[in-house]
Formats: sequence, C-alpha cells, structure tokens
Amino acid sequence: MNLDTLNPEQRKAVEHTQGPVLILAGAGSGKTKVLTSRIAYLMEDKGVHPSNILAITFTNKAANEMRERVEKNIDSDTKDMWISTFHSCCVRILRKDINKIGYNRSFVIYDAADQVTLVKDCLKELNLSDKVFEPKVVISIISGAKDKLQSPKEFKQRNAGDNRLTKVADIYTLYQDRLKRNSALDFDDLILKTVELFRTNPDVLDYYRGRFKYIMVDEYQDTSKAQYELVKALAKGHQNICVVGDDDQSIYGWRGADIRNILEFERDYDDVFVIKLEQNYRSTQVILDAANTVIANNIERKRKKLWSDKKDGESIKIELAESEVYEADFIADTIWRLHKRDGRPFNDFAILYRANAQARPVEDAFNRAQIPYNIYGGTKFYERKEIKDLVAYLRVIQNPQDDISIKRIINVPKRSIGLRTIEKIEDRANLKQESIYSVLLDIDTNSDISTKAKGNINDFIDIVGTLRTIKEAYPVSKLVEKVLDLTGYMDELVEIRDKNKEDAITKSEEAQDRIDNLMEFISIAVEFENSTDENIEEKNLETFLTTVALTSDTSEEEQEDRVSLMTIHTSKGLEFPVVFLTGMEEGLFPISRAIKSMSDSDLEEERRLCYVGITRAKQELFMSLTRRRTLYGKTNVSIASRFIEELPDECIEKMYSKKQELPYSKANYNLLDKYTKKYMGSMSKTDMANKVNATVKDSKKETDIDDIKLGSKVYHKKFGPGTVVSVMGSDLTIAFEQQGIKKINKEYTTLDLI
DNA sequence: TGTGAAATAATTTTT
DNA sequence: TTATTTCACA
Repeated sequence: MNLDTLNPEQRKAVEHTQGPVLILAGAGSGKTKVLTSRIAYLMEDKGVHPSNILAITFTNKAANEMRERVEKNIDSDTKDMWISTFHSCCVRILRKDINKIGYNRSFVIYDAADQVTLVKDCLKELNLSDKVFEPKVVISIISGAKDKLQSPKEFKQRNAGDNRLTKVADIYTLYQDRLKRNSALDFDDLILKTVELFRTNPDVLDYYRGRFKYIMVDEYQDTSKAQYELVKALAKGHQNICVVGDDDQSIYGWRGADIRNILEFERDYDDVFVIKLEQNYRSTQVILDAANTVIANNIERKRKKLWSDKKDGESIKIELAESEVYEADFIADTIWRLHKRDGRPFNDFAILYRANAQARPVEDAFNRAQIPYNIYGGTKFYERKEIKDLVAYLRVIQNPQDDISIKRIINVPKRSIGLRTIEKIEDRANLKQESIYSVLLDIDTNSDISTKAKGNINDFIDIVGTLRTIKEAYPVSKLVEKVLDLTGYMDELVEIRDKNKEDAITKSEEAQDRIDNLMEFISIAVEFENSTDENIEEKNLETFLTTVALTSDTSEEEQEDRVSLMTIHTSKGLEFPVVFLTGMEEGLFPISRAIKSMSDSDLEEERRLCYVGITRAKQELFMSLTRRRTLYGKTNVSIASRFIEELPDECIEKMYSKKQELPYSKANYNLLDKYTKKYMGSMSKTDMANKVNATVKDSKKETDIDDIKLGSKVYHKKFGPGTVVSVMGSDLTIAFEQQGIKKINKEYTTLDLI
C-alpha cells in the first residue's frame, strides 16, 4: 500500500491500527481517503482478511463510495468485507438471528408514513385523541426513547411523574406490540433490536466480535446512544475501533445524534490515540478563516483549526437585497456573470438554504433567467402514493402478517370493501389475536359480513394468494409486473389517462406521471436483479424489499450541467466551487426555534450548520440576506444573522451600497429576545398572533393613521414609543423601544405620531 | 364514495 | 403562499 500521497497526520491515522483511534477530521481534510487507505493498509500490509473488517457509514452513498475507492486501492476482492450503513448492517445481523428474540425473520421495515398509520391505530385502540397526541410528535418521542435504548417499560418508569408522557408510554407499549404482531420493525428498531439481540444472546455477539476484528465508523458525530452501544459491544475485547468524525459538523442532534459520543470518546475508551486532520484540501484560506471564526463561538467542541495552503482567495461577498425576489435575482445575475466572465459551468454553483420553502423564489428567478438547475429534496420517489401502494402489495406477498400494508391495499384499486367492513375484520382480528390476513382467509365463517363483501374479499385474497404462489418462481421485476396486472392497478391508471385526455388534462397527465413512476419502479427491480451488490446474498423479494426500505434516493448521478439547489443539511459531504448561502437572517438562520429555546445547544447546532454551509465552498462564497422576507405568506422585517456579524471583517466584502448598514445590532437582538421570550415563549404562532391582536383590540379607538409610513415614530398606549419598520396592507410592524417588535393591524390600533 | 370548501399548519430528514 | 387535512353534503 502506497502511503506517500498522505500527509503525516493522515499517515499516522492509517498506520495506527491497534486499539481505539479517534480521527477528528475537519471538513475537506480527506477523511474518506484516510479511511479507505486504512482499510487497504490493513489488508495489504497487515494481512488482515477482508471478512475481519467492518466499516460503517450513515448513507448508502458513502458506503458505495467507500467500497469503490477501496477496490481501486487494492487487487484482492472486497466481497467478504462488510462496508455498509448502520441500518443495513443491522438488518443483515437480524435476518439471521432475530428469531432468538421472538421476531419473525422475514420481517418488513416500516417507514415514517407506516409509523404514522400504526400510531393512529394505536391511538384509536387506546381511545386517545390524535389532536392531543399528534402522531408525528408521539413518534418522535418514541424514536427518541429508542435512540436512547429505553424500552416501553423503562420509558414509563422514567416518566412516571408526567401524565402525558405516561400516556405516551402506553402508546409506545402498544406500538411495539403491534410492530411485533405485524412482523415489522421501524428504522430505530433495526439498531435497538440488534443491541437487544447482542445483550440477550452472548453467543451471537461473540460470533460477530470474533468476526469483526477491525471496526471503523464514519461520521461518528452523528451516532445515537443506541448506535454507540452497538459499536461498543462489537469492539469490546480487541478494542480495534477507529472512529472518524467532526464534532463541528454535527447537525442531526434533533434526529437522535448525540454529540457526546464523539466529545467523550476519549473517556469511554482506554488509551485512545487521537489524530486531528486540520489541513483542508478543499477551500481557500479566506473561506476557512471565516469558518474557523464562526465556529469558534461554540463552547461545546474540540479545538480544531482548519488551514489550507491555498493562500488568500476571493473575499466572501455579502449581498443585502430588498426581498427574497431580489435576493434570487442577485443570485441569477451573479451566476450569469461568472458563467460568462470566468467560463464557469453551471454545476460549479450551489444554492444553499435553511428551509426548503426558500427554494421557490430562486426557482422562479432561474426560470426567468434560463438557468438550468436541479433541486434536491422534496417528495421522495418511494413516498409517492402509487409506489407505496405497490410496495404494500409486495410486502403482503412477502409477509401477510403486515396489517398496515393489508389495510392500505385491500381496497386499492376499488373493490367495494368499505370502511365498515374493514373495521369489522379488524375487530375480529384483535379479538382472536390474529392477523387481518388470517381473518380474511376464513372470511366465510364470519357471520356479520354481507355475502357481497365476502365475495369482494375473496377476490382480493385470491389475487394475493396467486401472487404468493408464484413469488418464488418469478424474479422480482416480473412479480412487480404481475402485481400491477392482476390487481388491475395499471389498467385503472391507463383508463384514467385515456378517459380524461380531452377535458381533464391535469388528471390525465397525473395518471401518466404515475404510470411512469411505476415503470421506473420496474426498472429499479431489473437493476436490482442485475446488480452486484456485495451486501446482498440472495436476490429475492425479501432482499429487494429491504433494499427499497433502506434507500431513499433513486436519482442517479446528475451528469448534466446544472446549478444545485438544496438545504444546508443535504449539502453535508459535498463541495462546490461557488456557493451561495441564502437567507442569512435572524429567525431563519439561526431558525427562530433555536433562538426561542434560548438553549445554547440548539443555537450551537445552528452555528455548526452555518459552518457546514461555509465549508462547502471551494473558491467563492456569497452570503445573502433581505431587508424584508415573505415566508409562508407573511412578510417580516429581517435582522441580519448573528453569523454574519461573527465573520471576520477582513474576509468579507459588501456588495450592497457602502452607505447602507446591515440591519443588525446587539440592540436588535435584545429587542428580538424580549419579544420572543415574552410573546413566543411556549406559545404557538397562532396563539401569539391572537395574543397581540387581543391586546391591541382592547385599546380600540377611531383614529386616522394613514399618515403612518415606514420610519414613522409612533406612540402606543400600551407598548410605548416605537418605530414603524414595515407597512404591508393594514399590517404594521413596529419596533417598540420597550416591548420589542410587534405586528399590529392598524384597523384596531390607537397610535399617536410623535 | 367523491367533491369542494374551509381550516390549518409550515425547519432540517443520512435510514 | 402552499400543501394537506378535515368536514359537510350530495
């Protein structure tokens, strides 16, 4: 293995193969290179057998890339080496032995939508309102508990004092029960159950311990407690565990990632060898200076300072636009300018934002300016209705115990099996502690269901039965075609398409769209059959469903020359010659919830996100903000993001008129803080609006205030003196000296000009 | 069972 | 603004 292309630090990280190693790899410091070289080094120089190596990543993309790069480095094949995501690694382990903890080995995997359906069912059964216990919220609480390895029982004990959480614990209990009965696991279970399996079956753990003599974990800052325990269990004994991560790039705390895992690695393992990779091969020094300065404001971090030998570089440009429309135009203009002047191709550029909603005005501007773009995020392929329907059929074929999927498709396409009938069946299933499928099988013995409904159900059962019998004989792609054919799903869509060709063109197009998606799904199945994925032993329906469940992106590498639009979160791990960081405004970035919570850790996560955004840029970085922004139909006056204020002066260049000042100041923060604390506190947005309105209404009096303009100094009976900072229709936004910023409807307001 | 008006809520999302 | 969900009614 040739290690000459590595810098001294990287080289140390590769050569230190024994015992725990912590690699703190800053953005763009070549961590993938280190990781792949290390694997190659282990095999070639240390004679480690590929099967003794386990490399874990978070995304399929990272796993695939890693395997590819390892294979490029060495001659021997990597078939026996596990390079996979946490989740697929766990599935593999569970498929072998999950029966030892009472689950069916051919379990299916539930996604977020299935979770919602299941929780709704649980709520119904427990007679709880889904208004009080919002399924999404309940799921995130359950998910949080699972990330921390808390069983329903434990969760209940821990929250014994809290009525609401005690109820949630009941939901959690039932939810787990139902998952098991359906032979289903959710994403969190994949990790949790693997840990459980290891804890209760030492022989299984011993097997994997013996097998994985060298363990590597990528993006360690994103691991949850459960993942941490999993890795720890496997590494116990030999302790050859090498984790790579960057605490400054931990941006998934809200998803259960526990930054302490990386911060406290040295405490959790003995004699940890720590390496910092601080040389950055991606960005100019100016960009790194900016990133370093911003992130230095965080307290909770390991000290690290990126440097580059690409000295200097273009300064960071800051643009202050009137509104989000102008902001988008600025971006479009700048891209054209650099495209023409410097000959930059469109795929040199990325537009990054905090929230997906910000993409719209940019899209509009790009369409006007004829700039080709790709937008990332939004509705995922596998989340589309027709795909979910089809997958539900496949799941039922694979695992008829899957009630959630059965219920989804029993009347799709329409078979005149009504809600009432389904309810009756469900009751019976609950009563007999059986799956819905088994109730359906002997539906004829059920007395309170009409003969007609019975006939319809038997038709359905026949279709599923037929599909189940041909399951083994057919390759998945053919099976998929058969599903679409036998169920009449495809026919229905074709009919809708052709029937509405004349008048309801949208409907026709929509149907065609769905047909296209289904065809796409078939080609995904074909691809699956032809692929040479080392992680898949057998190409059957079960492994196909697993692959589908554990994959979210279907998009192939976009070869075309287009500008990329995405959230900062999705940009992690990517790099672009020119980056636009948009919406650099208080309340948007950092997002208001992070400010509102006033919790340092939330704010620090926002700052890390900013750090991630900045470090995506290789050569040029633009940051933009607006004076007023319309988001979700509401216009607000913007205050510059504190992250802009944190940038070092010598790195930045203001694009807007020198006379203008950025709308920020410490005083403004204080106003905003007061405002958010006092009026937003624990209240929802609606509550807050009501509160302000009510207060204003109290002082209702006829006054002509047409003279009020932007900048008017006014006096309000309750709120005291203030300045009008925006006028939109009859909505006034006023910055009160004492009370902070408020939105007031002038129809109901008493104001004096001063 | 389907339609359309009305109400409502709207970070981020690797699997 | 907009997408989604709910609810009333045919």
